Amino acid sequence: MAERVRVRFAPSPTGQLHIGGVRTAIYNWAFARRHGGSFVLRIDDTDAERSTEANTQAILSSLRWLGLDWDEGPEIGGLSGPYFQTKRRAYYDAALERLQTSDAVYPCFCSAEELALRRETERATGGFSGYDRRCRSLSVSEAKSRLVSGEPHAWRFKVPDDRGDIVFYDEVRGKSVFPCDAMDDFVIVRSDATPTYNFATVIDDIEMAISHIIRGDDHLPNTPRQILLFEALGAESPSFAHLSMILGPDGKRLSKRHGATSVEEYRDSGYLPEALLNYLALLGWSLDDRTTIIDSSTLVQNFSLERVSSNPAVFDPEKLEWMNGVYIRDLPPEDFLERITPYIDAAFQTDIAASATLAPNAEGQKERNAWFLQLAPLISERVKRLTEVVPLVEFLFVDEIEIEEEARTKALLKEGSRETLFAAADALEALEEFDTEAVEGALRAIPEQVGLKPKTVFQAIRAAVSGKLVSPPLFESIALLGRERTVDRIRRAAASVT
RNA sequence: GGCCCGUUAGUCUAGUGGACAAGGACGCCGCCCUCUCAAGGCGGAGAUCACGGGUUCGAAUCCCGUACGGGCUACCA
Repeated sequence: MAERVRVRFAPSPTGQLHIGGVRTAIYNWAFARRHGGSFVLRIDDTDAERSTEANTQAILSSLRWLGLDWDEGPEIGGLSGPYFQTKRRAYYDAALERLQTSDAVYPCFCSAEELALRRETERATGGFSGYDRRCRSLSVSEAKSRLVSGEPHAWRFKVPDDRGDIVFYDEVRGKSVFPCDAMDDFVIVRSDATPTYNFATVIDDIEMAISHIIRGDDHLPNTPRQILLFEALGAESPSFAHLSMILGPDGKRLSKRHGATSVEEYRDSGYLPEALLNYLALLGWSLDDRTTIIDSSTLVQNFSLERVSSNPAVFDPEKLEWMNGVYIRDLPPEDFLERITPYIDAAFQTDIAASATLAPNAEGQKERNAWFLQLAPLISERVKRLTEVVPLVEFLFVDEIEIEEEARTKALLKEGSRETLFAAADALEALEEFDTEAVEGALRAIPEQVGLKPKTVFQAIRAAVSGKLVSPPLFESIALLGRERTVDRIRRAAASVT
C-alpha cells in the first residue's frame, strides 16, 4: 500500500470515552505517528437520540489529557471536514443518489413494527436470516408511485446475488471470508432520511481518504457490508484491523457494572495519563517478551498491527494501579507536587498554586515550596494513585488533627505511652535545631529511656502527631510539621491518655 | 437459531515447526531491610500450551472436529 497512511478514530458521543475506545484511539494514533500519517478524529453522532455536546467535549478533553493529538478533527479543522457526521449530510444525500441511479438500492416501505414482528416469529420458528427482501421485488412503477405519494420508506442496499464470498485480509486476524448470501439487504438510509452507521462511515472513510480502519471487533460483521458499499460507490476498500474486545473479570465485555470505565473516572481517581496509556497500549499489543514500562515515544517508534493480539483481554485494575505507582515514583519532585496540587486543594480547600507554593519566584513562599519539595519523594513512593496523597499529608494541612480510633487503641493506649509522649515532647522542646537529624537524634533516645521497643515508641508518637497508624517517615514528618505544632500535638495526646 | 471471532498459569503477554519438560509482568506466598505504610532486594508456588484426532522425524506453533467463552444478528454505533 503505497498511499499515505490516514487513520481515524470515530467515537460516538453517546457516552464518555471508555477504556475500550481509548485503546482503539491509542492504536490508531500510534499507527499514524509510526508511519508519519494522519490521525483524524471524527465524531460519529448520527444517533441523534443519545448523542450530546457534553459527551463530545468529554471525549475531546480525555484524548487531550492522554496526549493523543489529532491532525484533523473538531476544534482544529482540516481539509476533509466537517468532522461531525451530522454536518456531512450533503455527502450522504449525494451518495444515496448515486446508488439510486446505479440501481444499487431500493426503497423499503416495511415499518419498523412490522419488521420486528416478522423477525420475532421467524426467529421463534428457528429460521431467521435477515430481511426477507419483500420490497426488493416491488415493481418499479409501484415503488415509484408509493414514493411519490409520500409513503414513509427507508432505503436498503441490494446485496448482489452473484457476488460470491467477500474476502479481505484483516491486519490482525489474517484472511477473513464472509459468504455473501448470508447477508441480508441492510438499511442504509432511515425513513427520516438520515444515514445509518454503515452508510455514513463508508462515505466518510472514502471522502477522508482513510487508508486503514482500526476498530473494535464488534464491527467485524459490519465489514463485509461496508466492503459492498465501497464497491458500489466505486471506491477501493481501505485495510482493516479488528481489535479484540476488552473484557471484565467475568469474561463479559467491559462495562459500567465492572466499575470505572471512563477516562475521566481514572483521571479523577488519581491516575497518570502516561500510566493509563502504557497499560492500555499493552493490553493487546506487546513490544517484545519482557517490556512492560513503555513511554509514548517508544510506543510510537515500535507500534505495529502485526504484534496486536487477536484474543480478548481481561482488564486488570490491579496491574494498572501498580503501573501507576511506577510512574508516580518516577516523577521528579517538582512534577509530583504539581500533579498532586489539585487533589490537595480540593481536599483541604487550599489554593496552593495561587499561594505560589510552586512558583519559585514568589518570595515568602519559597520556603514553603522547598519544605513541600522535601516531602515529595517520601510521599510519592508510598502511593499508587494521586488521591492517596491526601490522607498521607492531612496532618500537615489541618490545624487540629483527629486521632483515628485504630490509632488510639493500637498505638496510644499502650502501656507506657504516656511517659513516652511526655519524654518525646520534652526532648523535642529542648532541641536547638529542629531538622530531621536533630529530631531523629532526640527521638532515638526515647525507647531506651522509657524501656520500650522502638516500634512501640514511634508508633505512639506517630499517632499523636498524625492521628494515624500510617504516615510518611516520622522524623521527616515532624521536622516538616515544626516544633510548635508537634510538641503541642504530643502533649495533647499525652493528656488524653490516662 | 444463523453468521463470525477467540482459547499459553488467577490476569496481561512472549512464542510464527526443532534452542520450550514454555520466558517476562501483575497478583499471591516467604525471607531481608525497617519507626508505620510503602518502595527496594532475594527466593518461591502457580501452565497436562481448552479437549480429541490428524499432518510431520519433530507441534504451544499447521489442518479438522468438539467444548467453552465472546461478538453480531436494529431504520445503535
